[in-house]
Amino acid sequence: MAIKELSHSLPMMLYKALDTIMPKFRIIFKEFGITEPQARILRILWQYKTIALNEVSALSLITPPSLVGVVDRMELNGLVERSNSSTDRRKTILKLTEKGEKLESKILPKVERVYEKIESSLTKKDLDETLHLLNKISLIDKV
Amino acid sequence: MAIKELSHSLPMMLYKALDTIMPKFRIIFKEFGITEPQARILRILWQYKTIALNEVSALSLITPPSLVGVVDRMELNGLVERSNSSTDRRKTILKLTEKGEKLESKILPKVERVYEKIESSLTKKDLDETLHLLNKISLIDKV
DNA sequence: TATTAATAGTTAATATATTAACTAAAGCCA
DNA sequence: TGGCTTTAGTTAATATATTAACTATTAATA
Repeated sequence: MAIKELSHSLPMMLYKALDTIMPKFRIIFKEFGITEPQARILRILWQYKTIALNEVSALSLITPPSLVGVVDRMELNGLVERSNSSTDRRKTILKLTEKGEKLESKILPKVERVYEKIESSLTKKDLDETLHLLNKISLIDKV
Repeated sequence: MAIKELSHSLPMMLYKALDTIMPKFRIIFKEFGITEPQARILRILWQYKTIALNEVSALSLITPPSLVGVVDRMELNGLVERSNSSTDRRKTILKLTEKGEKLESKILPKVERVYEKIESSLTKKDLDETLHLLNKISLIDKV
C-alpha cells in the first residue's frame, strides 16, 4: 500500500514544505538583489571566509554545473572573487569581497526573524523532530 | 539562537532529503523519456483522467508559467492533449492520450518499489511522523 | 615511471523555476 | 448596463537544475 495519493507522498510533502517557507526568505534576498542559491553561497562564505569551490558545492547542495553560473553572476555583482589554489592547480578558491561581507549584518537579522516566526508556528520540539527525521532520510543510500 | 549552521537549517535539510530520494525516482522517469515535473502531471492525470489546467497547477505545485512549458513538451511528446472548457472559456482542459495512459502500468510499479525501499529504510512510524510534521509546516501562513 | 583512475572545474543542450506584465473572460455590484 | 476585480492562461526575461561530455590535474598503482 506504499503509494498514497501523489499529494500525500513524501516528495510532494517535501516540496510543499519548501513552497511554504522559502518565499519568506526569498522576499528578503530580493531586497538585496540576490537569489536564494546566491544567499546559500554567501552564508557559507560568511562562515568560512575563504573556501574551495568544490567544498562550496558540497555544502550548498548546488551541483558544479549550476555553481559555475551562480558564482559567475555573484562575481559580476561584486560579491565574491575567484582565485587559484596554490597547492592544487585544479582547484578554485572562492572568497568574499567587502561588498559580500557587508551584506551579512543586513541580511542575517532578517533571516533570523523568519526562522523565529517558523519556530513559533511549530514548537521547538516539532522543529527538532522534523530536522531529526529529515536527517534520517538524507542518510538513506543515495541512488 | 534560531540560526543554526546553514547545513542544519530547515531549508537545507529539506533540500538534502529531496536530493537523497528524488534521484531514485528520476532514474525511473528517464527510462521512459520523461522528467520529474512531467511525471507529477501524469500521476495527476492517471487519477483524474481529465482535469483543468489550473487544478493541475495546484495539485502538482507547478506554477502556471512553468506549467505552460511542461505541458507543451508533454503535448509534443504525445502524452497529453489540451482542449477548451465548454463552460468557462478561460479554462484549458488537460487529458491523457493513449500513450500517456499506457505509461501508468509501466511506471507505477517501479515507483512503488522505490517507495517500499524508502519505507524499509525508515520504519513506517518515522515516515508517518515525517509526513505529519511536513504537513504542519505546510500549514504555516504562506509569505 | 608509465598507466590508469579519480577529482575539479567547465561547457553545452535542454528543461524548469521565478517574477512581472499582459490578454481574455468571468464574476460582482453600484 | 458599465466599471472594477478576480481568475486562467500565457509570454518574456533571467536564473537554476540536470545530464553528458571534455580538459587539466592529481593520485594511485602495477
